[in-house]
Amino acid sequence: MGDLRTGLGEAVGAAFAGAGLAPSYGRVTPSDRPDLADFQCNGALAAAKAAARKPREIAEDVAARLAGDPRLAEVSLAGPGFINLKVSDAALSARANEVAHDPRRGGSAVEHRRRILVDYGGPNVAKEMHVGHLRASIIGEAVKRIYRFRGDEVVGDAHFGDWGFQMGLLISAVLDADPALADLVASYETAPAEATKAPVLARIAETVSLEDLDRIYPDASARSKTDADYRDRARRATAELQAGRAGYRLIWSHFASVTHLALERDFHALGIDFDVWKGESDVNDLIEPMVAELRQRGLLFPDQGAEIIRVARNDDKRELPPLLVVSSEGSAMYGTTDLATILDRSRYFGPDHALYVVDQRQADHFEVVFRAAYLAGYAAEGSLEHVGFGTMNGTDGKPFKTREGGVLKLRDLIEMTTAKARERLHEAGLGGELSPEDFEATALKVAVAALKFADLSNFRGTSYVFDLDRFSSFEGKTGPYLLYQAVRVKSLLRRAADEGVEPAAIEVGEGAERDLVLALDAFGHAVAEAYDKKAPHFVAEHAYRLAGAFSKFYAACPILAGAPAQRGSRLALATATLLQLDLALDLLGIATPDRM
RNA sequence: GCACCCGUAGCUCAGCUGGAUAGAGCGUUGCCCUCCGAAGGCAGAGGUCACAGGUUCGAAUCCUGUCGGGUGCGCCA
Repeated sequence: MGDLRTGLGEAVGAAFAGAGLAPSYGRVTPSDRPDLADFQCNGALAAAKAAARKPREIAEDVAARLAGDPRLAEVSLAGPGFINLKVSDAALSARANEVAHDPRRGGSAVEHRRRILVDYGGPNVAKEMHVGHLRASIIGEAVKRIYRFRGDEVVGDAHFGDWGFQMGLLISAVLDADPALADLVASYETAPAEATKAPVLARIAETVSLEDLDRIYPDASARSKTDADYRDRARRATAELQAGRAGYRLIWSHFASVTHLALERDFHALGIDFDVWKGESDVNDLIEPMVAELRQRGLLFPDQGAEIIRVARNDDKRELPPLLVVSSEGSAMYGTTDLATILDRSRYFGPDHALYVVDQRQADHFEVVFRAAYLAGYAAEGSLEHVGFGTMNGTDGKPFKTREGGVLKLRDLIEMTTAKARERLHEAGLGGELSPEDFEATALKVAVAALKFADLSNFRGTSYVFDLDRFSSFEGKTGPYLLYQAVRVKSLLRRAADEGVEPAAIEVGEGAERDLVLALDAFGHAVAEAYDKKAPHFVAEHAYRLAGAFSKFYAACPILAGAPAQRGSRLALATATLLQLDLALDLLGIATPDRM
């Protein structure tokens, strides 16, 4: 069972082979001229050059060999050698019924299942998430779901930023502000035991909440930029934490866990769920032996007081810097952590391929890290891939900054969008029959759909303008429009059940029905494209086209109000559409409500 | 300076392993709710695909150059 596009492509390929030409010329695409055909093949034009024959002649030869195909109602030639294919209603109906009964809704699976690691999100302890995190999370989640749907074994890792300089800053700030805690820490470190440990944990749990961290970190960060002495103390605290100072580890564990739990809850509300929350701290203990091993194997070179891995190659067009593994102060760098993370993953998961869904601006950094990993033998050549995305810019065209103040916090963004969703639901008179809780849940679903679809309908690699008006628009090519279409079908199905209308075998006839089935048929290809290119916008585009085709069908073909003979077929077609639309949206991380 | 990415309708974006009349949404003009949810449907206006060369029967798509914009280029992550 496969889609028409692929099946016809194979048939046309065979026809080319029969004509003594490469089957690859048989590639079939949806027609550019829907008035003339459903599908087309341009292979005769390309083949003409290689075979030194006239394109029209080749097309005629190929078309003649397709004459007996029962799926085709018509094979015609146009222009210099386009082969136009019109699918029979019977074949479309058969395909529609296949999709309707397929648990995968017509989506294809990969031939060879692989183990894939997706690294995305990248939230940090104590640092509030901002719009940049949103993009990484949205795209990463969609990529993860698409890969999993295609059959791969996928692990999504949040790559939790729980180990950097900010931890030293926080520890210093908290101990400065709370001498009583500092005393408890000192007692614990003097005599480590449950009896001295418990008071530290109790005190910190009582005095430092997540809200406190959100307040403390920006203050501490700002102070470290003007107060050199403070900065140095924070650096020492960072180093001591990493070296294993017991009291600091205790405080750190509180910071990490309180942040982790809150983040996990926030992410979940957005339909983003990580399989593992591996943090930078998890590889801390790997770093020292790793560095020793690299040194011993002669991969590490001393350079300007630091130790580096050289990754430049002779055929490089650009000059890549080396990977800085040990700084001149003797500490590990972020590239070191990344390298250790690759090593760690090779041990606990052994991925065939790893995808790093991270801002495009880090492309060079990842190239360096990946090469170092290949050199060290921590990953197979080519098995690490940076899936970069563009920045989300403000209306002034400048990217939102990641570290300085004044950025739009993710929380605020979601609240703004949800407020807009509530407002629009009220305006449209929707959701009136919902309980306050259900209404609120629906408003959040509408907001999430708006944000995610706005992001995912663009190709990930390009930057786009974050425009609140556009985000909160609920018309046209938007997430809420797609939800609306899905909800409209759900409503229709409920009504059908009430009226006792039963689905039947699908039999297409009218143009709008044909177009809807052709839209359904395109799902497999869209998912495959999204998979190959790590580009969810192919799925987003498909969902939008499917919804549009349904909307036209809905306007043109009465379902429950139609002739009795057509009701069952159209109801089944509507059901199949809903199932595929729901699945496509689910692959994008968008959940549809039952009512709105 | 070097490298990478981008420049498509008034705006925001698809399309780019070359192929028939370059597509959407927003905005805009005009229709359509006494039939299933009008966040909808139908019809229209709007584009020298930055510019200039080149390859090709054929270029938004490939190559070169120019201009414009963005990003990156070892001790922050």
